[in-house]
Amino acid sequence: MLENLPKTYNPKDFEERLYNYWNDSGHFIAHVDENKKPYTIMMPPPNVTGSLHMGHALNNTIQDILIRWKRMEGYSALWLPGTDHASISTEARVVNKIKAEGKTKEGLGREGFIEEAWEWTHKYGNTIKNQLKKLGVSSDWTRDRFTLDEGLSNAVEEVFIRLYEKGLVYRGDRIINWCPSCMTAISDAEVEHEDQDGHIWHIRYPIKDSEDYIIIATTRPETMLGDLAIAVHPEDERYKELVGKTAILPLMNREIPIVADDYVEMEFGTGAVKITPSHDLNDFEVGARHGLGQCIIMNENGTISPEGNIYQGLERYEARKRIVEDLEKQGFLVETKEHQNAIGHCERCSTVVEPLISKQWFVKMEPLARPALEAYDRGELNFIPERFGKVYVNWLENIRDWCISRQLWWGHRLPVYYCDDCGEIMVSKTKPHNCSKCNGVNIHQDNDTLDTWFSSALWPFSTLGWPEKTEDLGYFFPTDVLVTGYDIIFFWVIRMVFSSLEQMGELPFKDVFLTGLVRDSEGRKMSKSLGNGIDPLEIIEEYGADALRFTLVTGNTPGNDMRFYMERVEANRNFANKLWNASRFVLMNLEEGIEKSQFDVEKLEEEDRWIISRLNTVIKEATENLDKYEIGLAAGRIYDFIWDEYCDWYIEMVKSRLYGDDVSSKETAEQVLLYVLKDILKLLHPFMPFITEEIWQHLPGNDSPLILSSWPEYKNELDFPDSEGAIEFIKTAIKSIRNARAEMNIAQSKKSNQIFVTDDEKIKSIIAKGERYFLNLASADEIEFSENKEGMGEDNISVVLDRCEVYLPLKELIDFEKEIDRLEKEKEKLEVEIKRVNGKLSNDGFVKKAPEKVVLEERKKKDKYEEMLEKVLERLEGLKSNR
RNA sequence: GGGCGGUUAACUCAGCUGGUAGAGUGUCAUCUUGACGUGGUGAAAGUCGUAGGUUCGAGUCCUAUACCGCCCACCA
Repeated sequence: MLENLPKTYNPKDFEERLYNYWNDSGHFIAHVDENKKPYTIMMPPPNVTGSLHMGHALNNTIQDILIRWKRMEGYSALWLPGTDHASISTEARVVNKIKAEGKTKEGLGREGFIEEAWEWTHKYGNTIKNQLKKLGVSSDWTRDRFTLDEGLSNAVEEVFIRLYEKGLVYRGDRIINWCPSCMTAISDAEVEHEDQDGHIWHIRYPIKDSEDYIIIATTRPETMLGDLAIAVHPEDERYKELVGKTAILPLMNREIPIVADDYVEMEFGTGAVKITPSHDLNDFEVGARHGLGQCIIMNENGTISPEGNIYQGLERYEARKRIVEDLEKQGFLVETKEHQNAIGHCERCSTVVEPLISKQWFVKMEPLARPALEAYDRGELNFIPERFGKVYVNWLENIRDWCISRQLWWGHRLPVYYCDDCGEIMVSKTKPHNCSKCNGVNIHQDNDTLDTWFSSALWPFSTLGWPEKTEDLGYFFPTDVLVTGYDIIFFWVIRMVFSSLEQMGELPFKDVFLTGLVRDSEGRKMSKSLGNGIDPLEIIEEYGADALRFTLVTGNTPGNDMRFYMERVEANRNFANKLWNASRFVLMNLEEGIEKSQFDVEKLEEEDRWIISRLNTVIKEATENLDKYEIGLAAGRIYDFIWDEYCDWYIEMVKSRLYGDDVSSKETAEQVLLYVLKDILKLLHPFMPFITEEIWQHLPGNDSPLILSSWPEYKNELDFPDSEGAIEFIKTAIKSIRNARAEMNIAQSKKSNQIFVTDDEKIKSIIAKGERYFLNLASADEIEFSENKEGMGEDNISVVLDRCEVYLPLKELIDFEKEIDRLEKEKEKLEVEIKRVNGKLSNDGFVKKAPEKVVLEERKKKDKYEEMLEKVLERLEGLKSNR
């Protein structure tokens, strides 16, 4: 009955079954329960049409570990999942899809297109959710949300209107980043700067009614078509006389003023700058200061507008080429230099972004950023790792207004209406019947949609029903921790913080856990274009979700990028296999019937107390590390305990009792094996949920049908320091004996007597009680004791231990030259240690200033090493004189 | 131009508040012992980037510096 685990660990046999069981039985559903403390995590919503990549796998594994752990600790733990409509990216996909069918956006019209987009969303929207389930995420699917849900859309409109009414959302003509490919405005955060080799051109602008001229420098010569001035620094002696005069714009023959403005850097270029107010942020500001007006020379698709005269219709780079040629032909080009420059690209499609003036909607950032900075300064917001706090502060301190309108159709349409008669702007959730100003009835809604991040910014509370005062909102908000990649601090983290402070009056979360990037084995970013991405699902298919999860959270540190190695997945799969087989071993040896894990403390033997005491420590350390978000360290502690202490030592030590005749001892061993195994499974469960649950369900006498029920507790009364000391001594002795035998090439099967020479009663008793350990684990035939080493002879191997020496009579097998070499090595090691300890102890400063405890320890070490060295030397002497 | 991270065993990385350097993988040797060869046992392998400093004591703190990488930034 008990031995019913299959012989080999095969995760495919049970992962899916267990997930469905958990999910169907409602264990992931969080309940508002005033008797419990809430613990809340909002899942960063992946793109609704996306599919799972390693980044998702990493941060969802971390969230799952935290939420499972807290659930086991007794919290009412909510992990709310959902997806994001991802306006710009989804729209682009849908456009491609209909294009393949020979259709266009314009052809379909707004409503038709949105219908297509919903269809697409419904078709692909479940893909990533199903993939997350394979990973084992224990999120509450009954609370699944989508950013375009009715409720969330309502929250978006509510926030927009509130901000508008407070004057924090406004409409204006400003320089924005325009993507000529996506054909929409994008925010500063969506522009990626990349240094590129380019040119800087020096161009001569003639001065009107004069032979004189002024030379300017530019990296974007095509924008000269829109030049409305030349600016120089007011203090620049070179140009003082020219200020106030008029220059003639080459190619266009437009008269433009020469103005003085201290924005100009005298040292850069020629010290004279062409001013194109409609196509450059700085120029826009200079233009405003000098009343220059606007001249837009580029269309939305990146071609030259009618304002560009004979260059009209040319693509922007073609125009640049033609303009430079023409300038050269007409003698205006002074020189062309190589120049490196940071060029802005669209984060979505990598097209070079064009700064241009446009009428857009903005969020006024300064009043929102201030509270966000103050909250951080008060220490209410923690970043893990801390260093990302600086990134947060730096961004907020230099923030500019946020352009939130997008010329897209897929998303939240602005709740803004215009009166066609008087132009009045009305902001409202529903279309007004009459103009609030002129009472006219010709009213139309703004065509733009909002930046996707405007809705994601509300995620921590919009998902809980805000602006309604729901029970969920009252109980689960604010959330506890946000787990996400450091690459979206600007896009998302900061925007959630200020949105929540503004709307809810408090932070959306206390802690922000930032993960690094998962890179390929050569350290490259995984990307579609490189084709170096590793599909988490393939890993799960081959090695199981548990191995993948463990790989992602061990061996690296929060916020650092990691390389993904198949070898590590394999190693972790092997670990799972190890646990699987250890569990099989336990089950095979359990006798049926009684409740086995309740041991009687009085009946515990040395190794039982040792493993229980060690388990106690591991529980404490693992919990402490989880508390500090040191997930990798916690996992490492548990791994080491399972493999090194439970499997390699405890199980081996206990075997003789299981196969022996002492029924009581056997029963205690079984109880402890099971007791420790159960806690091991619980400790490991958040990390490896599937295998632990599967094994759990095969164990007898469980207090709960599911392992998710409780987290092991540290128990003071189960600390046994004396037993730990005794077993540590035994382990060291066994290792030393094994080592000596292996160095002498003595087969494990070749047994010998082991004669322990010691006059230390305590050590003697430890060894005597541990006889069976030496018989089973150190190839001893029989152990004997001797008060002194008289009569030991020089034909034995001798292993020197602390306060003890062991002789292994293996006469005919010993190569004494080899034994001398081995002891020489031993001697050198000891001498190095003694030298080090002596160095410390003879240092006056150390003895006086170091803590007493440390000094005492060093003294003990000194005595120990000296004693051991003495024995080694005696042996060496004896061996050498005998040869 | 600012800011940040990395530099520790052949490879990939841990090493939290300073007190004799650890793991996984790989390598070598060995073992069909009644859970596991996806295993057991043992071994070899590190001047902790460099130079200073603080300290009785530094991989760990401070200051420089080199190399690699990342982020931010309106010098046209």
